[in-house]
Amino acid sequence: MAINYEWYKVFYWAAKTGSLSQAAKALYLTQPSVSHAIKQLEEGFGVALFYRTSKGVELTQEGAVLYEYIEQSQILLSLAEEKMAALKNLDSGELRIGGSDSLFKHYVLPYLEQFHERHPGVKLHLNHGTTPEVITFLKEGRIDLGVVRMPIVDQQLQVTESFQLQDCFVAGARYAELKGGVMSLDKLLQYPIILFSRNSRARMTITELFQGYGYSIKPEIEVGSVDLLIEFARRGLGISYVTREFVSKELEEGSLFEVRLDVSLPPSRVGILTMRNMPLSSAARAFIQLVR
Amino acid sequence: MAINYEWYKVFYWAAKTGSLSQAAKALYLTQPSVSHAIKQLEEGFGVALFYRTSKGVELTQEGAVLYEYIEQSQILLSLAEEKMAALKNLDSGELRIGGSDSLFKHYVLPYLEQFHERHPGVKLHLNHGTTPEVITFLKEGRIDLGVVRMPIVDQQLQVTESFQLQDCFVAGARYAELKGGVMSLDKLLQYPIILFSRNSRARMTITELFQGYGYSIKPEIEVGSVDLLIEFARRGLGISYVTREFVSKELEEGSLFEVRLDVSLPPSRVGILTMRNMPLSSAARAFIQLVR
DNA sequence: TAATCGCCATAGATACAGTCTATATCTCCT
DNA sequence: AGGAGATATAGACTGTATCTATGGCGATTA
Repeated sequence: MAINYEWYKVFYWAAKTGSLSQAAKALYLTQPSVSHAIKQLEEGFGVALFYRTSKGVELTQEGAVLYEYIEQSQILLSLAEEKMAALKNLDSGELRIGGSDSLFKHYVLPYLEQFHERHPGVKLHLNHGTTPEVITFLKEGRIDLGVVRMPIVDQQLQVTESFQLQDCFVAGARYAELKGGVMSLDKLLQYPIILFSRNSRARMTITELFQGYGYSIKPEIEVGSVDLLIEFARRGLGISYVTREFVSKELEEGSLFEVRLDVSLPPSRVGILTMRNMPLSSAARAFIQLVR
Repeated sequence: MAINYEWYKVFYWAAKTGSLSQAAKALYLTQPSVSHAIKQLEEGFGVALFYRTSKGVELTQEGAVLYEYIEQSQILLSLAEEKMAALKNLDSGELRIGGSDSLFKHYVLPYLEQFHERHPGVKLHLNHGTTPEVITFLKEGRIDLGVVRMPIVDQQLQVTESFQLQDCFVAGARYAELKGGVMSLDKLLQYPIILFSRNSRARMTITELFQGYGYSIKPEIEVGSVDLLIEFARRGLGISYVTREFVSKELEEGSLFEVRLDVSLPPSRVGILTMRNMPLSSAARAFIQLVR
């Protein structure tokens, strides 16, 4: 006869309380139901598990042996259930996000702070990488979500567009004469341009824009981080193409100013990437909820 | 939603094999059944446990956490089932017997040897004590069965009568003139008598017998072990009242001979005591079977 | 000694849920 | 494009876990 694991729960409580009636109460069952379950177990093993006395039940030798195992097993199961509840409530668990350092710093960080404050039990993992790397991480299951620039076209990915960013050209005091004015593209090209390195989305966007107008933009300087882009512009090494939101502090304090153009630069959006048709962890779901 | 522990078994196999179909095979179920069980679990926890892919399933973060616990739990359960099978087959377990040393030595031992040979995995515990002590042990659950002299009258006890023993008077070379003769009770009383100590059943039996004939038997010597009863008789200190089966060796070799009486001494039986209405351990049941 | 209370066991009815079969959908591979 | 193999879904069925009602047994109390 096959043994139903549900019976073990009944056995556990019967042994623990020393009474079928008590066990029934603890499990919100009736006493005959418990009695029946125990009987099934005993038939299953072909061994008596309890002595029935007038004041309850008592484990037999064999029952006591079984109890040793079942007790441990039941403890594990209740720990498991606690843990799962904790994961669901976000008292526990982890949130793994992929993205670029600049987006982390300027965009994700405030949300992360808020998230961490609200759910201090959830461990945070940040994996930085380029957009294609982030997509790979996602597909390999190494992160729960990615934060990257739009547009992304990938059948396997679910994209949640989010914050809008506006790239622009900025310069420092060295080019103060340009402040307030509006430039044409060909005029701009006469100044030294500082761009982010070749394989970034922003770089591709601006290159295509100039090509669309028949020009070719070639940077004087190429850098690999947004911080350098800003620093070089401040020091007057050229005009940087940078996300306006990332230099809001410098624009405010006046150490940089925007160089406006007579054409409109396309805004870009930040998107949250997740795997399409794959369930999100509670933590990831809560984080996306928070961002929206 | 309440969680059915049976689902954990399904979860375990699904996670272990990485496939609902495989799990179904292992559990002799159909794939939809497994699919359903997993779904129940997921709804119960409010959390996805698996990613479904075209080549099977894979644990989610939360599923992996659950698996840590469930795996341990399932291992314990399978160990439990193994252990119970071992107990039933008598590859394991213990047999606790209560009784007097003399009965152990002369009567139980050969059966125990046989039992041990047949079931070497079963541990043997012998608890010696007087008949009332043995009964107490039994009622306290400290032994599985008792081996004592009959008759026993106790509503709570189940008595299986077994071997028959015959008590008799024996003497050694010092009283060689009595060999072959038949004595009357009053004649016997003129010789020094050696009896087992006051609180034994044999002692009570013989005292009552003499009283029934209007005599009073008073021992010259009282001893506390059967071995001494034999030894004293051999050395000619008197005539011992002893169980014939316990001195079969001495009677054969001639170091003792039986002093026959003109009245018949009642035979006594050895009985196996167990608790009435209480289940026997497999080991105890097997032992009683062996003795019968 | 009778009565009562608190256990567990048993019997029989019922309803739910775990299973099954059949089918749909999706992905991957040829 | 089509087939193989995976999971999901729908709907019917059956088995069994559960309930109510009752009985028996033993201990405790009056």
